[in-house]
Amino acid sequence: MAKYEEISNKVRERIYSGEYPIDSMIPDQNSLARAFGVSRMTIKKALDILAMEGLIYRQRGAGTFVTKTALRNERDSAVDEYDGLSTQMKGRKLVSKSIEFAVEFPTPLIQKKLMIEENEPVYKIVRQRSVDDDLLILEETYMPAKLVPGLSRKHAESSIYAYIKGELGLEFGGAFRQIHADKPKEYDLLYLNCREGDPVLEVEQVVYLKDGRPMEYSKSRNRFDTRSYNVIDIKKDN
Amino acid sequence: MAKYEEISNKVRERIYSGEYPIDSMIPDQNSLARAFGVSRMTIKKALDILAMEGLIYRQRGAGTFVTKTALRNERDSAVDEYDGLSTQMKGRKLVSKSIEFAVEFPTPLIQKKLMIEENEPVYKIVRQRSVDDDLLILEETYMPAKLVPGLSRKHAESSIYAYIKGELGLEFGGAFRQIHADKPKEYDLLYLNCREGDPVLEVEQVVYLKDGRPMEYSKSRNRFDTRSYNVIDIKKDN
DNA sequence: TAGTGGTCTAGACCACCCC
DNA sequence: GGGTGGTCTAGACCACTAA
Repeated sequence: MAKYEEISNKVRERIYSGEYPIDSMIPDQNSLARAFGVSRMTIKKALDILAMEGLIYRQRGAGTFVTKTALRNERDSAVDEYDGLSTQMKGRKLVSKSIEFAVEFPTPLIQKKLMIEENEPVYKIVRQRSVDDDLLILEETYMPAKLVPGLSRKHAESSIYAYIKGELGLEFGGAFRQIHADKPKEYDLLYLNCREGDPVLEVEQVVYLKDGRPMEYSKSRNRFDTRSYNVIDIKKDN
Repeated sequence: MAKYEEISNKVRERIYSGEYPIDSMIPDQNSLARAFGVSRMTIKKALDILAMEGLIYRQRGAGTFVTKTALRNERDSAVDEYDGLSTQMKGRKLVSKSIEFAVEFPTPLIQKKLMIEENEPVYKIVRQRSVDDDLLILEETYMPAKLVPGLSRKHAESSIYAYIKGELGLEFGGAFRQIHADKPKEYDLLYLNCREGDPVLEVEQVVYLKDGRPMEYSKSRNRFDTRSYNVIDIKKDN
């Protein structure tokens, strides 16, 4: 582990432990550099991480301060959907029931989202997923077959992402999501166990690999009364 | 402007212009350092920015490459709600009609969200907002009176954020949001002009100042068929 | 004016990829 | 083995804040 990461962890610990209390000024960068026996640039880099996390803020000419920790507790709620539900719901009971598993040619919409031609086959995976036996999610996923060779119904029932990261060694770069509210469709009544007139929360996303190739287009539908989508937004400049 | 910002802008321009094509390797850091007449650390910092934007990715030992530009076009859709609707909708016709403007003591929920005591008054602002005469938004906002002295109905009808940043000189640090789908309430039928049974997309958020003090708690309700919420998520490590 | 954080340098060493 | 990106240093200058 790099020095700046170690220092970053230690300082974060000091904030959590109360050694650097809320609203207080922490030691200046030169003092920290001497104390940790590193150069000031390394201290700066360590503090950059904590600033990105919203734990500290800095004022040129004044000092470095611990924020009112506002964004701290909420950090745990952060969602990285490209890690897959299996990772997110660690420690909880996740069951995925595969409703459809097929290979087909992409519709124009899918072609556009996945940036592929009409003759490149895609997997179509429809799953009903449940968390702790009650939270229901209906998920429709498309992946280019070329990118994810050897995918099977078995992976769909456990964790597709574990297969992609573990077996294929692919790395994710990010995702673009749109969250909408929608009226329930026939499928929702059936698989989400919701009533006529209940709204549905839909998360539509394209997940990209590190090099920018789209790897997944999916729509995830949730009962309005069981799930919300959380976003943490930390301003960069100023 | 710092050197690394200038270089970052120039390299970004080269990518957009096609001088550094999609999927290609760009010159190595030493070459760039010589070409720009700066040290390699400065080049590194410039490239860090572009990597955060999803324009390039780097492989230790191999080189720096332009991504398949996947995340590029979508960047414009990024939403920074703490800049306020007025800033977001620049160039479009935004009208805010103030339905309620009051000062009151906070409910337990508001106390918790804004991290204040029950005896600290808050502004309550309810507004019906429209964009280009058709997109309707119903917004309920609470702000600690202490933090935003002198707020008036006039600000609520134009831009509260312009007042806070411009007049008061406060700086935002970030926000925490939850997006839900909901059934329409009586208010929605009236002010969003939606029909019975139409779902509503609600964005609930707490906006924080740079030092972590909560500055706003608000709920923004939108017709399901006119608005979605967009999130761009770029992975940091790997 | 003294002290703070932001930037920048010239050089060094290392881990890693590809030939 | 040669080239790549990641880290780190010791010191310097600057912009800004606060007393």
